[in-house]
Amino acid sequence: MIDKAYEPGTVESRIYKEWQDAGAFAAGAGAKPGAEAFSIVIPPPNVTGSLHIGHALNNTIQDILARFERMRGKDVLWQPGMDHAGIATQMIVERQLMQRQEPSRRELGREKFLEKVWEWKAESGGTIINQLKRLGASCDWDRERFTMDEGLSRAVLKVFVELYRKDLIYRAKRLVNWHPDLQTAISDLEVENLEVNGHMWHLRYPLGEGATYEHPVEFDEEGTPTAFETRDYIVVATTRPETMLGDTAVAVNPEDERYKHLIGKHVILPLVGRQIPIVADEHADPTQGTGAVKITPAHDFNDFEVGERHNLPQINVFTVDAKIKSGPFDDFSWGHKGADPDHPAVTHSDDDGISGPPTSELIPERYWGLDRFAARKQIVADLAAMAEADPTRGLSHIEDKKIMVPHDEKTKLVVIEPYLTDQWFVRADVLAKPAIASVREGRTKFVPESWQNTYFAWMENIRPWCISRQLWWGHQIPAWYGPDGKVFVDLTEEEAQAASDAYYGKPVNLTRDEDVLDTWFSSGLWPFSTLGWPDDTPELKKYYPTSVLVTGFDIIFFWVARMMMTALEFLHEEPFHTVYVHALVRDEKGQKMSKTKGNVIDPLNLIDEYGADATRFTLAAMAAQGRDIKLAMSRVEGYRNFVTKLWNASRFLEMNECFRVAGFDPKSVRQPLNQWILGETAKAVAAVTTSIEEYRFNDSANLSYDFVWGTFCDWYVELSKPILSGEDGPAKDETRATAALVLDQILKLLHPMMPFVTEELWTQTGANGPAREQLLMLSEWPDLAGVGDAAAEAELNWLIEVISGIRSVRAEMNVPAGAKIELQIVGASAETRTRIETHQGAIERLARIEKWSFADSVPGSSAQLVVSEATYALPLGDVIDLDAERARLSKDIAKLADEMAKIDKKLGNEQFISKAPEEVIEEQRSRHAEMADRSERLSAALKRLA
RNA sequence: GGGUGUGUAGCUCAGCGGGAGAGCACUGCCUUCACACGGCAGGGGUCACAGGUUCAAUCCCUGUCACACCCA
Repeated sequence: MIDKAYEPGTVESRIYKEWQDAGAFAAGAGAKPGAEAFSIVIPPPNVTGSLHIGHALNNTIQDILARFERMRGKDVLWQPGMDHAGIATQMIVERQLMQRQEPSRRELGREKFLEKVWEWKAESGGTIINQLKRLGASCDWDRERFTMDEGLSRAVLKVFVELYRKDLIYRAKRLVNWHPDLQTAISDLEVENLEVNGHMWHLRYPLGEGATYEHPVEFDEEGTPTAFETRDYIVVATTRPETMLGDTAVAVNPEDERYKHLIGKHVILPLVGRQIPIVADEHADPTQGTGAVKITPAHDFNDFEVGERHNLPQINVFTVDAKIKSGPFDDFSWGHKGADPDHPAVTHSDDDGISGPPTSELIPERYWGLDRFAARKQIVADLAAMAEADPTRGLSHIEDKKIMVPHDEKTKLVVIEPYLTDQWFVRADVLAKPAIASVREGRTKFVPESWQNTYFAWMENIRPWCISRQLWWGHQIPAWYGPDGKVFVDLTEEEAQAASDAYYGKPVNLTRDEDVLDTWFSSGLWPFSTLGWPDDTPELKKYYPTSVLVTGFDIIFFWVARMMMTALEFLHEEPFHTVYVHALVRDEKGQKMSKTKGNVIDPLNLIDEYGADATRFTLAAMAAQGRDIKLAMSRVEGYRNFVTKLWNASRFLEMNECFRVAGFDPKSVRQPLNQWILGETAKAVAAVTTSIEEYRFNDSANLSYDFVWGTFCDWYVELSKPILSGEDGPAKDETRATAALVLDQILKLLHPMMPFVTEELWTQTGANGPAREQLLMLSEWPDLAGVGDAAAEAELNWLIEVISGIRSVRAEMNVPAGAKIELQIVGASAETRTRIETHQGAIERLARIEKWSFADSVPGSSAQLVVSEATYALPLGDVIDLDAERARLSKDIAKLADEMAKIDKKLGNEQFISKAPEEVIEEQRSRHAEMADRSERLSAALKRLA
């Protein structure tokens, strides 16, 4: 017996175990012999992560596809795993060491620390995997991979070494985004520019060589200067006054008349006393501020480029933790090096052969060791003091301004510093070309298509990808340095040593590069490294390229782009045919969910409260393409109710002994009711199949919801009640068998979206009738092509209209819901008479009719309704309110008249008749005819009441 | 500043050239023998605004306004 209530909490864990024990998740489970492969690699969640609603959506969609294709007999692999999240993991473990008052990372040393990280991973890492299981994810868990696994690490080494040998990876001193707390480089994508209330400090830089210029001080209405003053200084504006210590030029626009004659002259850097040139560069915008800008190549990305153009020195004034440098410089770069990416130079201060002024002259000692923000305060104060002493020197004025400041994307608290360091880079622009072509030429498609524009925009302007990180947790870069800094890149230390022995002609001590690779470097290999590459495995043969990548748009840059680039370079084939980009889940108000805002909806809470099926179904129903999802709890509750509805309908069928019959052929049914529901089922199956194939998961959910609740439960089950509770016989047998068969199809249809309750019902309904051969999960996707009957469909649509019509009239006439009334049918055709007789039981029951008859004329005091040719009269005697009835009929007639008038206008339009397609004209004509007919009968009914 | 997208019922959203839809909420009735997490019936919309194309526009085009996101 099916229990009275469905309890997801107990059922879900049991069912999940059954699937696992049956090996139903394994690659190829349930596949037909010689089946086509269908593979998905999971976007690897981070080992430190836990399931948030975005994961829930992402994995629900993947699971729908995996289960759907598995049921269609394909050879399915859903490849799971996690990435090692270099920065996040290292931070967590360091914090843990601190809390436990254990020796710090540096005290432990690299090897011991990494042991600690692995211990942490074993104990606390990967909680998300179990959470995915609670969601019902049908991944092949035996194939779970981790980016730090031996095999995947081998792939990383091979890719690094080969890219290096192809000159697609190089090392160079460049500005990178530097995280001063973590003291590592981070990628452009891990930086978020936030608008903050800042200031523009306007600083006076005195001109050298006794130069002066005329600065406009008064303007006419057109903005043309009318009065000037002679100045022996230039005012530059900056949002970061502390960087002035590293200024190496002032730039003005070459077209700027005010400054043209100063180009090539110099200014004296205040506080420092260095002479720096005035250069002409487009970067200086004459309309912004004074039109003159200070140039600090070592601390600003734009200035870096200006510096390249004018061969300016790059003076780094910060330490790795963003304090002002003290003591002698050891790594400032005087004179630009390595501008030509084809000949990247490793710049070392000791070998660059160009000497600059001694350090002590670069930075006044009073600023040494100051934190960047303290230094800013101090410098501003000193410049202000200078201005007080001499109004033509120092700080001119301060302007409040909203400015964009780079922050670390995770905490949004630390200000990221453009910082000059030696790093490893990938020549992403070269790798991007074939990756762009793949999408342009349609070998990989984005769904929805519009996301390809985002992809192109990014790929076509891609910048060198900084892949080195100053961390310990990750893939250590396979580069070794000789005593003179010569680099040897090889798969192993032995090979590097051999290469260096050959190079130096004698054994030398090599030092390995301490840095590790960006986590995305390894997850960028995911679609093939997880399948065993670089080895030539059977999995790689069978499942590569993968079928579809399911992802949120926020990682198109991070991940999709990188997988495309590496896959094309190393496997010469796109990693996936389709990239399905789903929406971002937001809260009810459309805000991005975040812990700080406290508006996070935890999918695990949803699963606890409403069940995994309701949670998944909600996400599927809301996954309309190209939209954000604003998740409302009321929706989840509604779909929980749907689960209950399905459960209860199944219970009802069981109570009425609707058991499956071996060999029952849906094409053999004779009852119009059964023919009809089978036809409706076939339509629903076809529609749901297409919608999943086209990634329209909201349609899949809504279509099946409508069919199951609105058609099967509301009509089929109700209409079958008179038969099921009637006498035994062929009609009852057929209805029982049909109901059981349709329920089976429903379970299959819903299974990809609601796997647990459907599997449970599959088991429970398996108790009667022929034994189940398979889990629902591994059963065949329904195929009811050719099932259905047009006459039966017309008949049932008629029946539904009659019953609904009577119900409406009853409600509007305020007939008590329980009261049974009489029905007289006037003007019924022979067909209608037959239909009425066939369905009398249903009409009596659903419309609450006590007795009925065919009549020649409508009795007095009747409410009347019209369905096609016949009029249905409900003699309500005293109950009827004649005025109300007249009003009701008049309203219907008026509505029809309105509609007809519109159609008349169309049909009367010659242009419409000559230009509109024939079908459209015909449709309008037939609609008009139907309405006219109906209107006539309603008018007759109204007349009878007069 | 550049780009992308969105403005449809009270709310959340489908639809996107020829009859305005769903879920929730709302109103009325119903303890009808699967289900009150239910049943039946209903109310509610100049489809942001202004032009244009078309026989026909919520849907296509242009502009305006508003909002969101991405990039700088």
